[in-house]
Amino acid sequence: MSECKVDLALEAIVGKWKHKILFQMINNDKMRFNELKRSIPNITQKMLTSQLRELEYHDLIERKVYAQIPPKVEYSLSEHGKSLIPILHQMSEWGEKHVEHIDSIYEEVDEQA
Amino acid sequence: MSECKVDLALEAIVGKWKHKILFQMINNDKMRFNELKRSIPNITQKMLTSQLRELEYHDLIERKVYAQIPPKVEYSLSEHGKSLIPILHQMSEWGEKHVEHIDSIYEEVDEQA
DNA sequence: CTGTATCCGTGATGATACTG
DNA sequence: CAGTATCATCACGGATACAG
Repeated sequence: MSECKVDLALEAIVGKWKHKILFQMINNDKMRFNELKRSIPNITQKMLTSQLRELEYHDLIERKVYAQIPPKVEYSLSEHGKSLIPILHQMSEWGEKHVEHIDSIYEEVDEQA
Repeated sequence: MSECKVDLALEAIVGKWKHKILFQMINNDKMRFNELKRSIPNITQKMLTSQLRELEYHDLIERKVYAQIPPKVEYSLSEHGKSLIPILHQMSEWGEKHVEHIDSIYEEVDEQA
């Protein structure tokens, strides 16, 4: 197991927005730009664009442009991108357990008002 | 699968240094502060300290202080931290495949001088 | 609709010096 | 040895305006 390769895996999915984009793509086969934008609260056009470009560069997603007016662009997971799904799932599960664990440590006993 | 939980998992391992620290801990049962510092190139004391504190806060590592002069502090993976190992492994494997895949796409055909 | 371009504030990171 | 404290920097991300 070489530690430096984790950097590369992380690069692919971190960045505050990337995994959110990926999750949308997992749940929806094809998504258009504004559809993605609407589905991800608070993301700006700039961020969505740049993150999509990076995901595309890493061949995690595919970008299909329809030559028409008004423009239409569809994004979808690439085959390579789909290989990330198990990891995303595992991280999601671990994250869930993690919250519970943390909650049980830093008990919120001040819920009653 | 809830997407927001991934945030929490990611929080635990990203940050440019955290996963490197975790990997050191995986490979060495107990590590002292300077030992960690030496094993992670270019990390500053400040960064190492802050990242260790965060890992400790999330109960991924344990910090054992020996009351002696000179000071001695040992860091080790907590039980909860060990539950991250499979994910780190998976990410490492995926990272490896990912590099190969990317290389095959952006072919380096300019290796001959 | 799907972007680019620009400007700007903030937080994360780094360098360095100091401390118990 | 194992940190803290302080200052400087710089990329990241946000807001806004513009464009094909």
